[in-house]
Amino acid sequence: MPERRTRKPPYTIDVVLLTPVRGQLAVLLCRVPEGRDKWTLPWEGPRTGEALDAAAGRITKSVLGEDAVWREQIGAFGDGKRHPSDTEISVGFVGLVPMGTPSPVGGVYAWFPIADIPQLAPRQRQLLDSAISMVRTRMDQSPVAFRLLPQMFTLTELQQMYEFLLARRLHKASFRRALHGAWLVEPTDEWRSEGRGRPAQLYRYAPRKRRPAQRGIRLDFMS
Amino acid sequence: MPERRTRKPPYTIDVVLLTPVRGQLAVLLCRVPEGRDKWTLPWEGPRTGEALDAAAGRITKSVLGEDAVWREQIGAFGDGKRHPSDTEISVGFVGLVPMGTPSPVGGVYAWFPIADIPQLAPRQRQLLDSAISMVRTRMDQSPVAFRLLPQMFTLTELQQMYEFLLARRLHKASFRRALHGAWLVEPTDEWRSEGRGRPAQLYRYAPRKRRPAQRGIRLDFMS
DNA sequence: TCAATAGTGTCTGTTAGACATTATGGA
DNA sequence: TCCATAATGTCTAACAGACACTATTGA
Repeated sequence: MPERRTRKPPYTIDVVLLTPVRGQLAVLLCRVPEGRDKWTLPWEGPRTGEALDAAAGRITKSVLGEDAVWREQIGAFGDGKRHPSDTEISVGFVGLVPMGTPSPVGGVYAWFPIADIPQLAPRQRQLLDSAISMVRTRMDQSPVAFRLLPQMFTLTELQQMYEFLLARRLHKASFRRALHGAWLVEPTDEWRSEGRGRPAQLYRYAPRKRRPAQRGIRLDFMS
Repeated sequence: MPERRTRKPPYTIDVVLLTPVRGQLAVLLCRVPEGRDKWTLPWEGPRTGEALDAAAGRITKSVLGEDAVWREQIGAFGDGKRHPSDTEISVGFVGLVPMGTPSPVGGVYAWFPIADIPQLAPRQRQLLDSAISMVRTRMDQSPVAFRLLPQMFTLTELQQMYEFLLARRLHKASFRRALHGAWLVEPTDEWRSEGRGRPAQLYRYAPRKRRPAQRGIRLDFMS
């Protein structure tokens, strides 16, 4: 996928694909053909007339076989940092892939848990950090946690995803109360038994229209 | 500022400078030399080795004489939309300028209220819309409203700025309670009398360290 | 004096978190 | 039976919004 073209593109589109793997966020990296154990984010140059977002979708399809279920632009990165393309800037996108999506075979691609990322070009490292930070901060404006789960999930799984992304424990009753009030999920008539306790009902993401919440102002900054 | 270079740059840096003018947000536009009544956002090509953010600061200084008090990257824009530079993409920045900053003289630059923007290149129009949207959504993570006010301001002015940016009325006592709890301002010993009523005390932005608020999760999305 | 604005105290309904309890399966 | 997990009801402290009140100036 980082197919080298003969001419250097004016910029690149780099895609950070994230999925949960064993209770951790993982990012899809691609083995650099020349390097022995060097890895890179999926990236390509633009095609003429193609929108940036469409290019990110195309790159995702070319590495995963299907598009991400959620995608957002992170921004432009450059600042003199190195990048495999040798371009001055790269436009970063973050895409979410549901848990359980099979890895592409062949050994060229692999999911790396974000706690254990191999060395990357500095610009891609910065891009990856921004992607993870964006996913964390967009959680309350976008259905990020839902998009990382399969179509049907238990409320405990959803809460664990929130707890993992927010890196803090949540209160079960409060979480479910908020979820109920937000009209974001609907129960299915399936249940899943996992080990000992009572089976959990499976839910699906099904947001319903509601008037935007009139909350008080938030002053959550320190500088 | 849009000084035409002989060679087309690989991309441009476009800056959306915003300031309040008569209770409205206004954006700084630059008259296009050739066109009779055509306007453009300040933009330039990159210089080698210069960080993107630094370039935005340089452009701001070159048009205003001083840098913005707050700046953030909006992202990369292209998608086949027209731009005066004829480049494929532009990296947008939004910068805030305190109320009362004098306009640059000469008639080349002018502040336009956002409700009354002249025709712009489509890419710049999209960039401007994103900038305004970003300022509105970043209000509770960044001291946006404070940066649009002069160094010293009354609490009523601050509340009016919030009300204007959020486009809704706020409760005076609640607003001040939240402000007090956030340790973001400190009173000065100056007062300002404005017309009839009791004079208002002037405050300055002086954020103090505090433990990050442990709020409940927010599910403020509908899709 | 009145009018207008600044600033604050109190009350109340809402909500997040703590805690307890019931429900329902497997071992 | 006991144990583990799901799911939910109740209590309480914190908080946002409503309202009223005092304070201080100009007209």
